[in-house]
Amino acid sequence: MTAERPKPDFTTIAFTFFNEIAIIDQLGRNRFERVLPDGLSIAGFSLLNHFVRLNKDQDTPSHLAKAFQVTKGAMTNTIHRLDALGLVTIVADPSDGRGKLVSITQAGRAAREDAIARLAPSLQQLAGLIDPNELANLVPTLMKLRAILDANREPDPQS
Amino acid sequence: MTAERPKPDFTTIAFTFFNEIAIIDQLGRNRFERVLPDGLSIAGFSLLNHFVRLNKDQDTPSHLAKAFQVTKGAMTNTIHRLDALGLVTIVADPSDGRGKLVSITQAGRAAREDAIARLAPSLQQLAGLIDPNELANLVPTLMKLRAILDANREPDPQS
DNA sequence: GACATATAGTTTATCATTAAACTATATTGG
DNA sequence: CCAATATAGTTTAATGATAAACTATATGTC
Repeated sequence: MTAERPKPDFTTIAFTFFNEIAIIDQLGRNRFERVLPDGLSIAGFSLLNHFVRLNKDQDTPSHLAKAFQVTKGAMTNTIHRLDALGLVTIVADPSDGRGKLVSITQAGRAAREDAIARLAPSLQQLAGLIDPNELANLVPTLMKLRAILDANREPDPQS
Repeated sequence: MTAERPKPDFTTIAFTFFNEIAIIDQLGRNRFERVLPDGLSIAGFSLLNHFVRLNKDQDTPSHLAKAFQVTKGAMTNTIHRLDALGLVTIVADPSDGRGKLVSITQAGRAAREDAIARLAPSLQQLAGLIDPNELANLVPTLMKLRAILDANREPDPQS
C-alpha cells in the first residue's frame, strides 16, 4: 500500500457544488417571488416567458411539461391558474382530439413585462455587489453542466 | 449622443444565471431524491448531515430553521418526521421553558451514512462526464455569491 | 413586580409539486 | 376492423414549503 494521495474526491466536490446551488436557488427564488405580481407564481411567469422568448404563440400542455421537466399534473395546474387570471387561453387541438393548445394572451404578455419590470430593481441591487463579469463567466460552465445532467437523468418524471 | 455600447446588461446576465441555477437544482434534487432511503427527504437528510458535519450533538429547532433558512413551521415538520423515524430525539430545553433540543440518534447517523453510500454511485456516474476541476473551480465563486445573496435578502421568512 | 414585547414552537390554510389512477382519443399490428 | 397499446390531459392523495395566527415562556422597563 503506497501512500498514494486519493484523487481530490469528486463526490465531495459535487456534494458541495449541489449544496451551493440549492442555497443560491432558494435565495434567488425567494427574491423573485417577493416581487412577482399577485397570483403569478414563478412557474406561471416561466410559462409566459417561454412563449415570449421562443416567440411562440401556441404550445401543447404536454410539450410544455416536457420543456419545463415537470409532471403533466403540475402543468395542468399552472396552465389552469394562468387561464383563470386571463393570461393564457386553452382551446382544444383541432388536429388531435386528446390534445389542447395553450396560447399567451395580450394580458399575459403585459403581465410578463410587468413582472420583469418589478424584478429589475431587485437584480439591479445585486449589480452593485457582484462583479458582472464573474457572474457572466459562470454561465457557460453552468450551461454545459446542465446539459450533461439533463442528458443523463433517470427516466422522465411520469412520461 | 455617442454610440456608446450599453454595458453588458446585468439584468440579462443575472436572469440567465438564476435560470441555469434553477434547472441544475431541479435536476440535482431529482437525482438525489431518487436514491434517498424511504421516508427520508432531502430536508431530513440535510438536517442529519448538519449534525455530523458540524460535529454537533444538539441544536434547537429555532437555530436549525435559521441555519437552513426555512420557516419554523417547515422545521417543525422536518424534525417531527425524523423523530417518527427514530433518527432524532426531541427533548425540552432544561434552560429555556420555550425551547426544545434536537439530537441525532445512532440510527440517524447510520441513516446518513446509508444515504451517502446510496448517493455515491449517482455522483460517480457524473465523475466520468464532468471535469472535476471545472466543477471545483465554480465552487468558490458560488460561495461568494451565496454569501452576498444571503447578506442582502429581504427580511427573514417569518422570524 | 407587572406589563409590554420578544422569542420558541405548533397549527392551519394554501401552494406547487410528485406519483399514480383514471378518462378519452390515437395508433399499430394482426 | 379490432384489439392492444400509447399518448394527452385531469384528478387525487401525499409531500415539503410558506405565511399567519396562536400558545407559552422570557426579558426588559418603568
